[in-house]
Amino acid sequence: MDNRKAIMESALNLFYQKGYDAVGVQEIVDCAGVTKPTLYHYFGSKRGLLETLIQVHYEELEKNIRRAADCEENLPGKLYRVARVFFDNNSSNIRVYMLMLALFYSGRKNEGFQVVAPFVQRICRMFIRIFENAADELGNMHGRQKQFAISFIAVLDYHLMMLINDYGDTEEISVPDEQVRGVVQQFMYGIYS
Amino acid sequence: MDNRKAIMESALNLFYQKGYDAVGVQEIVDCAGVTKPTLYHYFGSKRGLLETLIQVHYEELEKNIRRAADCEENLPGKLYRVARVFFDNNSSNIRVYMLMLALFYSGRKNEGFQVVAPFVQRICRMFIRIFENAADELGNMHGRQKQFAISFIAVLDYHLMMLINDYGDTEEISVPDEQVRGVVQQFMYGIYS
DNA sequence: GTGCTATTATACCAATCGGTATAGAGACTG
DNA sequence: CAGTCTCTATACCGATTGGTATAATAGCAC
Repeated sequence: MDNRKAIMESALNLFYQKGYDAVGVQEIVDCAGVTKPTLYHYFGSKRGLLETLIQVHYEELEKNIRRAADCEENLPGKLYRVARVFFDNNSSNIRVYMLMLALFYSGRKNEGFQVVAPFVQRICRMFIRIFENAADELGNMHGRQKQFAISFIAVLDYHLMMLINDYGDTEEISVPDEQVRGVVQQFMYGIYS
Repeated sequence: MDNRKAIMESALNLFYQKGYDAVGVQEIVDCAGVTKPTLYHYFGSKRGLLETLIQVHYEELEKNIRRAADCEENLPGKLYRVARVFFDNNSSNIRVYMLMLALFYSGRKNEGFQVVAPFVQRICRMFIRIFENAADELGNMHGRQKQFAISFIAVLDYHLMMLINDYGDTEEISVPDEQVRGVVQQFMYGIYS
């Protein structure tokens, strides 16, 4: 029980700091204070470990995003709520999200990419739906819902990246409300152009 | 002479598709039709190969960006010129740029990150200077030049990423003028908020 | 021809890669 | 007590990792 968590925690730290491919299984178990068979007992393979890692954290993220998007506010308000969750969830679990991003960029034929891609697509689809549901506010989007979604995610991602660069590696990251509202506001101005 | 280029071409393709750490030296030389000592003769190490790869392509990118930014137009015009170069250069050499991005996300302790980070910072500094030089247009930026620069790069990067996802893996990517103008326009609206 | 330099292949290195066969230890059930 | 199940350590696997020592090849100057 405890060993399982220890392995996941070690793996997350190492993957986040060095990248999935640069970390060996041996290094993970050493860092967790266990041995290899323990890892393979719980996760079956290195890939299985990564899948579990992503899945567990992703489900929490998805749940929170859905809850935030399911409200009666207008689009800016909805985006603010979603962004708020996004930053909150990812400032506590920011390593997982940055790992997802890193793997998503790591190349189509990379094992990590293949693990992470479906989750990234699910996130993207959630955001697309938000814009589709705001059709009465945005008017005819000319099929640009997807572009809006990706742009919005881009803005969120880069603000996270910026925060990580500003803050240290281990420090807790917290994003003030004004900043989140600023992000949404800036994005909305862009859309209405 | 020709072998050198063959190695660089193979390495670029493999790094781009699988990621730096997931590609072995043996795989690179096999793909290039040479043997390992040839690679180590020209580049000294796997890291040296990556450094050469990035540096060669980066210098062309930097030269083009500087040339585009050195004009008498107003900020939106200047940003358009820069974005245009950015997309042009990176749609032909898009694999290099995406490789840089991937490595930049790959974690601080990753070898690839350490190689690429200084180049990314130089790009960032160039963009910051563009916004600083537009102080008379933007008024008091309250020290947000860096934020503007990063946001703008973010927008460019994500449009590239989106293009890569839409287009195939090997297809030529070309970005129409309207789209580039749209990107700049959307960004400018955001800034004036 | 002789020497020098640049380039390249054969064959090898210790170390590490992801993964596993075997068996022991502990807890729970009968 | 025996039987069973979960979990974990020792020790090992073939394959691959980044990198190299040695020597052969070629081109070129003299």
